[in-house]
Amino acid sequence: MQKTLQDGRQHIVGLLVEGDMFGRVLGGTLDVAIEAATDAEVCAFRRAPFETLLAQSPELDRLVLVSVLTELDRARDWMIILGTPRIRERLAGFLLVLCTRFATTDNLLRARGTALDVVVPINRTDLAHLLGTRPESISRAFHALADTGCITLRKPDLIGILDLEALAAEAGEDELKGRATLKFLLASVQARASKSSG
Amino acid sequence: MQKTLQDGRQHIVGLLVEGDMFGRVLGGTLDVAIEAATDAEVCAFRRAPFETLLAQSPELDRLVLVSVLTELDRARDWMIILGTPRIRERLAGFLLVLCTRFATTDNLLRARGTALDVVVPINRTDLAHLLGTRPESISRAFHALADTGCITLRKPDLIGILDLEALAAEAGEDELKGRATLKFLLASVQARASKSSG
DNA sequence: CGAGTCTTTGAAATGGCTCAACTAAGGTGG
DNA sequence: CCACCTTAGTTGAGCCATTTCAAAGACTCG
Repeated sequence: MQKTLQDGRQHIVGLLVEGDMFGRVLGGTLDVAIEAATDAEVCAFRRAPFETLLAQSPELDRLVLVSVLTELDRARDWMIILGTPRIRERLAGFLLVLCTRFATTDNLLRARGTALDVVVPINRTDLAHLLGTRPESISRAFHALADTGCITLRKPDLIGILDLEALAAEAGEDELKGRATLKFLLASVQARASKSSG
Repeated sequence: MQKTLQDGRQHIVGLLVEGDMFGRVLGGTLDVAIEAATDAEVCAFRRAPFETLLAQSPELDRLVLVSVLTELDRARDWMIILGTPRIRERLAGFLLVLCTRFATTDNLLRARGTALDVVVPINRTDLAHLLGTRPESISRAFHALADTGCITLRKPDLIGILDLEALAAEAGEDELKGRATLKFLLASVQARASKSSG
């Protein structure tokens, strides 16, 4: 799992998880830096052969296109999150995205009774950059969310999500109401909960 | 020229200009709404035939991929802009993006002596949504920038850019220093200025 | 000219930023 | 095994920017 960041006044513009692709396939290079936030296995392709392969295989080509389209959707989701002036809201949105992205992994998201434990793989400073604020505000926002009872801080980087819907409400319920994300996540949680309890 | 917006608590996530493509080519639909901010000519393709065409023509396929990659880069640029807590900075960044996007058009960006007149094709409320703030703050930010002398408000939706570099500085000079955007824009301005004065 | 919309302005309250100190946790060396 | 040191996270207080609520100008269209 990794994060991409941009130089200058460093600003994180995305997170990558297992199975994600990154890089600029055609014309031009990526002007963001990729940095591993956890241990990671990276599979790299040389540009020229890859582009040849792309030209030969419609399946691969389609795969790449879908991957980029998905990434674009995610970038837009980030924009929604960044759009709010309230830090609590942004953090809540971030946690939701994190859960959704980690839904397919087992080591970073785990059911714990009725709660859902999620690992925050970056520190407060990086998280602050990601959400466009300061580490202090992130810390306060975490504790503010904990005070409302929707999450609990088991460790600084291990968040227990006690009430997913309340968290979604904190993130601005309207935003997520119409999206499949939350439903998917809820279903995923149910599945995990029943799996762990059964 | 158009804007894409997302339902719920409306939030604008991008701007489209002449020649831009939009839509979700493969797998799934676009979950953002597209709305025309100015008169526009739209060229639409039916999904199935277009995908067939895509499969048959590597050139078209490549074009689409590049288009999406470019859109992704733009989305990341937006994220940078949205990342700052200072509204003035966001607005300055927005104006810079606007100029860059309009550099190829003639009706929305025009040289006027040493200045550069740019049309802001959306109202304060939409702009506020785009930059994650309120209309009042947008208005104040405009006038704050005008007070520094880098821009002037000819009309509410017609901004005269008097000092592009100062504006870039307001947008956070470090951010833009390393990017080709500003240089390109400056060159474009020079060309226009000399063309209009000659 | 009037109605409606959009923009601007004002004043008060909130929230986030800044600076600074304090606490907790992990690692190192005696 | 403990003291020390370093890093990361938290907490506090004051200040400033932005939000909020309210209302007054400007512009457009009929």
